[in-house]
Amino acid sequence: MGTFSTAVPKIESTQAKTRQQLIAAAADVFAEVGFRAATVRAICDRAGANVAAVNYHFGDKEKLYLEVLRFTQEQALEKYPTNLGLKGDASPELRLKAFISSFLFRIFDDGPIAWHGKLMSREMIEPTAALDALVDEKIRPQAQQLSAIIRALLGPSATLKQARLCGMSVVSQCLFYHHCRPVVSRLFPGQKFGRKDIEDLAEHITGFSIAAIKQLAKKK
Amino acid sequence: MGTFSTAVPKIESTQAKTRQQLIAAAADVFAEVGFRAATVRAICDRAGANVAAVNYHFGDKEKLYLEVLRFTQEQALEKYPTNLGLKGDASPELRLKAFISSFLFRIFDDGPIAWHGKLMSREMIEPTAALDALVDEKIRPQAQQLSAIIRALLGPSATLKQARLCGMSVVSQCLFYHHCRPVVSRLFPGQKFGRKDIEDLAEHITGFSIAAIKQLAKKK
DNA sequence: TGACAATTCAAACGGCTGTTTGAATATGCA
DNA sequence: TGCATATTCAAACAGCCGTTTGAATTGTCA
Repeated sequence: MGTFSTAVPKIESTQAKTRQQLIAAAADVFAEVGFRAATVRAICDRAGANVAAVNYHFGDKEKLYLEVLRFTQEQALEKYPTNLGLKGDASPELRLKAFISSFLFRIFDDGPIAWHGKLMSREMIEPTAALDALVDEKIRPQAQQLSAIIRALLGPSATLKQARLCGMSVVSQCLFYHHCRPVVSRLFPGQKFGRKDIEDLAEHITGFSIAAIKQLAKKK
Repeated sequence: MGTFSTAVPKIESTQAKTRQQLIAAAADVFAEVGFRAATVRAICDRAGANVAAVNYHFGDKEKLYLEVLRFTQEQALEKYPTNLGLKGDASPELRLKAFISSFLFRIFDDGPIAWHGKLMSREMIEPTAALDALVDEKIRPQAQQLSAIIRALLGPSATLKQARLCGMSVVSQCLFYHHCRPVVSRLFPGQKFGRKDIEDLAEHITGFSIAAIKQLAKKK
């Protein structure tokens, strides 16, 4: 049915409403309990739809999951573009601080944006075919951006391998609080993850990393 | 029938044999597919035991899982103690190097020792009730050990919060290569994880961290 | 409006799950 | 050896899972 050619927007009012609600609800549930533990009944309940809705609109549970991954990736890229919104001629120190801050905020964002991070964490444990595309399209550009910042800090005599290692040291510190949150929360019950706490974290990670990198630059 | 028992020592062979085989098989299966996806039938099959064996010997699937976590953690700590056979009066720098090296070796060990790392990764994504006990019994002591090393490096004027943040910066760098291995492998296909590579990694993380910590110590 | 397609719905279907049961068997001790 | 205990076993139970079904409802366009 080639229905949506009738000029006026108004489409998708009832067209794909259930579809959209299913994706949103599924992203929520998948991020919360994982693909396997998520039940289509829970998803449909949260979406206010019938149990059969998932199979009718997506075929099966796994196809819905792929659709959710695409959706959350788009959302995350839209709110936190790889650009970071910083002038290109800023100092490497400032650019590193911006990179770390936006990385943390993206990971700890509330709502739909955070879903993608959680889904990615699960991809780490049990990678699917989707991970290959995700690395090439989204992660590698960020890695190269970070590598450029760090080479600027290390100076011209630094090796590529050294820059790569330092880059991973930076990213690892950001990801840690996200990946290991269950342990961190139990180890230090006082640790929260509000806006101020994340700014403190960004401050520490930036200071820690710049101190280390500059020290390494001297020794070379 | 029990025909082959009449002659030889036969020690406590039948005593806790099934129990032990169940733990070994369960560690295998849990590490492979996770707690939720692991079925007691698969575990019992691999252990050569009856389906009811898990409930008879451990009460239920979750108690078996906790036992497996404890077992694998003990194995890992036994093979790679946090001090790596270091004298108590060694310098903080050497003790940090030992801590980081043993942490990495423990995580990247082949065979049964590596089970624990995989299980812990899954615990992070989907914590079970077992995590509370594990943090208190095994992880917190290690965290305090690391904190002591770092306070020795930071000097007496450092705050507890600062030491805690630095400790997490150290641990995060070690865990990163394990947690994000699927991404690291795709990003840098040349990166392997043999013995030499891990020693290089330990070298970098130790140098990076000590440089950062000493710089922070100066500023305070 | 009336006919036709798209969508929703309650109900049910197999299948797999962890767990229980009660009988059968093996073990340990007098 | 004989008996009490500990362990194993096949079978079944109850419940949840993803998915299917066919009828009821809604929306669309001539």
